[in-house]
Amino acid sequence: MKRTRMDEASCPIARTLDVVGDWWSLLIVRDAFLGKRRFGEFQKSLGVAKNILSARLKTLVADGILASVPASDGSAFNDYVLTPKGRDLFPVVIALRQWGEKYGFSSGESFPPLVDAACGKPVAPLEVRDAAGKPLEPQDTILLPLPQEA
Amino acid sequence: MKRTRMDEASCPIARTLDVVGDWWSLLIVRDAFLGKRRFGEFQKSLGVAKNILSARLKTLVADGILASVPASDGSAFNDYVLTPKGRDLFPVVIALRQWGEKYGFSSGESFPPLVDAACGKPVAPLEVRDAAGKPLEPQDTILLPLPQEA
DNA sequence: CAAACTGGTTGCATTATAAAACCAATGACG
DNA sequence: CGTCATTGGTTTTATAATGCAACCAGTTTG
Repeated sequence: MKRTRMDEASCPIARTLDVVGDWWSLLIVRDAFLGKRRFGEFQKSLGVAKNILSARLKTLVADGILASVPASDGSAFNDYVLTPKGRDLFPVVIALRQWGEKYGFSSGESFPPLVDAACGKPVAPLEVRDAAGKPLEPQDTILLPLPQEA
Repeated sequence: MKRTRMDEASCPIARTLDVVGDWWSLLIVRDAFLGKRRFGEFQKSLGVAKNILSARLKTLVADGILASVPASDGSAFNDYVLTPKGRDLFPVVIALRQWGEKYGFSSGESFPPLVDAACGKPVAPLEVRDAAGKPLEPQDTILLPLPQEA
């Protein structure tokens, strides 16, 4: 009945999804990468119900992905800013973006491109690589059995 | 009341999450990367309710991420295998995995490592790079306004 | 000091999820 | 060739999450 938790799973993917696998968390993180920091900014950008946003911000803060800090404009409200742990979601967000760019739009549509601020060129497609830097395909990788500590 | 759809969003991230942003889809995709293909294999591995799995497999097939093909063992049932579109989720899955490896486990715990099948070494951490291959931090990137086609 | 704005919380309707029971079609077995 | 177990689901029912709107308190604005 209640949502299945995956915080005990042995799989790192499951543990990540347990934290940010809902419909809104990664969009909030995306907005935070884009510089949004106020409750109202997130709410307007996402169009999410305020109670949902409130709950999500609470869990993101509790999980150490966002930090609640005094507003930068001197007002009495809070800013929600990414922690280092939150900023480490950057590759996740970029991977989702690039897949969406490739498959989420019909040929007539376009989308705002994400570019290198310095040179203005688009970000390169993410590649999974081995320790030596050689690109890896899915079938080039295997999951080893869990090392037993004993 | 019904779930907010994001398939009309201008943001590629939102469109991706609209397709695979639920609790189970990316775990099914993960299992598919690991070679699982039968309904029962997914069900046992994930511990998900069968009706939910059934619904998710249907949408993943409808979205072109999985394909339903006759079972490879000659039985009358279906195999669910990744399409090229599904295989392109590899960086997404790896990004989620690496974040979970870094933040999802306490120091006493361990997890099965994903390694290069050829050399046995762990997969390298994903890096966002610019067109020239230089690593980019979040603050090094900007989102340009949507190009207007007119 | 009144009005409006920001940042929420509360209550209720609806939807999605979960668990279990049920069922049809194979396949295995005597 | 008839019985039984397995696989792959669907149906049913209960509960949790979501979405919306109304409400409210503290702040800022006039």
